[in-house]
Amino acid sequence: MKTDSKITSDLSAQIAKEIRDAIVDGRMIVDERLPSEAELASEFNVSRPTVREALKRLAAQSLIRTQRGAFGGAFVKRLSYEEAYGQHITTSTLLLSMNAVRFETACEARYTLERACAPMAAARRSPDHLATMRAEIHRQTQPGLSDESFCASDVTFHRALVDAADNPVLSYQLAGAVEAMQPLMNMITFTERSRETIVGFHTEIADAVEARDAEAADTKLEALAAYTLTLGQDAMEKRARRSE
Amino acid sequence: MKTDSKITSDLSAQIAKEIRDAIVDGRMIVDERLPSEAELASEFNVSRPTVREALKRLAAQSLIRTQRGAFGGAFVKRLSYEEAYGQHITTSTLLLSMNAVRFETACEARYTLERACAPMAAARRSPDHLATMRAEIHRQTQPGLSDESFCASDVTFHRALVDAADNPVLSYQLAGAVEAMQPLMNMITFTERSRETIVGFHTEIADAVEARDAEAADTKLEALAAYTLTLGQDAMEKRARRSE
DNA sequence: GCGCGGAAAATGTCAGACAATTAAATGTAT
DNA sequence: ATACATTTAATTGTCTGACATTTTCCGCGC
Repeated sequence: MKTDSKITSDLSAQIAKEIRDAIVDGRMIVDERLPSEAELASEFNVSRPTVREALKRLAAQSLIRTQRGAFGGAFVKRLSYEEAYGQHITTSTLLLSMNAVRFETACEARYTLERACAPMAAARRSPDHLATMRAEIHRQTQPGLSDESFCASDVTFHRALVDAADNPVLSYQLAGAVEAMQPLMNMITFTERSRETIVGFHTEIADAVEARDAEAADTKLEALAAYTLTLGQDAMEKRARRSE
Repeated sequence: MKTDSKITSDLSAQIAKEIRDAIVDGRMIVDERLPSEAELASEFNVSRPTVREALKRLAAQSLIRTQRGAFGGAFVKRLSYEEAYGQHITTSTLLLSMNAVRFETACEARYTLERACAPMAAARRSPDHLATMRAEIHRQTQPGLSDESFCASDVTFHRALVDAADNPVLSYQLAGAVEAMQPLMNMITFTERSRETIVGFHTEIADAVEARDAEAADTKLEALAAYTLTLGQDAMEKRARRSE
């Protein structure tokens, strides 16, 4: 008997849910092999295509990986930081772009979290992270740089700052906040003057981190946050005026 | 011609990627209808089951929703905060449980981020959030409460604190950090004494937030973080000794 | 004008087949 | 006996065609 929760259809979703639950609450462990598609099909009393749809759902969430051939099959996959980053960033970006989130809200969230990392980054920064930050600052001074490239470099700079805090869980959580801002930032038209100002802030932040000066790092980040906010508000205002 | 990137197979993954890209970078907008499965099949030169596998992948990421019947089909879905929360929490939980993240690392990340919210929560808290916090504190004093329920209540308390900052983006980002800690927290056995201490901290935090005292809220959270850390370390030590 | 029923379009599901891939088992030559 | 080549079996990947189900629309009769 199998009078499951959901009254109506979408068998593949139900099957995916059952397997997902088994993985999430530890009844299946990493690298454990799932039954073959044929076995799952008879186990759940559905056809193989339906089972496959369920497995693809799980694969899309990086919960399983599949291997062809004899002794192949579907295996519970160890979720790597890289993949988790990727999913988190995709979700965050979509969330912001699809829900008309105000620039101020996103900006506040991002800098609030980033400032929380600054003291730890100042305390623990490695030469490597510092070098990345300096390299990105240098790139940001190149004259021919497109707005998109400038923003990408900006993201890399801030990622390096967060990574300098040397806590992978923190890096993962902040990846979404920092990266998801990029599309919003791209909407701001950077004048030569504002780029110069931003690079100035970046330099001050890097200096503070290099000097292991937690307080200065926080102060400079706060200043950058305030400046970014004014930039964004100006851009929004101009856009609003144009579209009237 | 279609000599796409990936040399080898998994057509459904390629197709899913193409559609996902179209959605993520705005070539398809919310509520826009995708071609029917049959049309997609002929467009990509694959069979309908393959197209369906691709669509299920996208559905698993909440990128599309499907509707049966005439004029039904697959539509680009507006990613809601609730669904984004859910995905974020699932991913975060798995990331921690599958990668042997040290308790200290997760704990540090969580409280670092949460403390960043405290000042904002103190400034903006609504009576509603305050009431939730008080209610959970009360629940935590109930004698018969199981460890799991205590932890769940703990999560709800902290979520209310974060939500009090009144920034949905911030709430979303922190959902992962706070909720994903629960399984780790469940591993700590709470004695009656430590529950009492935790409830004490919670009360102090709620008091500080009620008084709109940002500094006190931060201080109390810091103290709770330190206490949680020692609890966790004790538990880990005991476990290590037992398994020797 | 209003309800009712069928047509049409779409997804959901199934069954069976074949192709492709991979590791183990088997066979063969040195 | 060992190393190498070949077969074999298991499993996923893909295709074809069919039927079931759901939903909207349109026309028909009243």
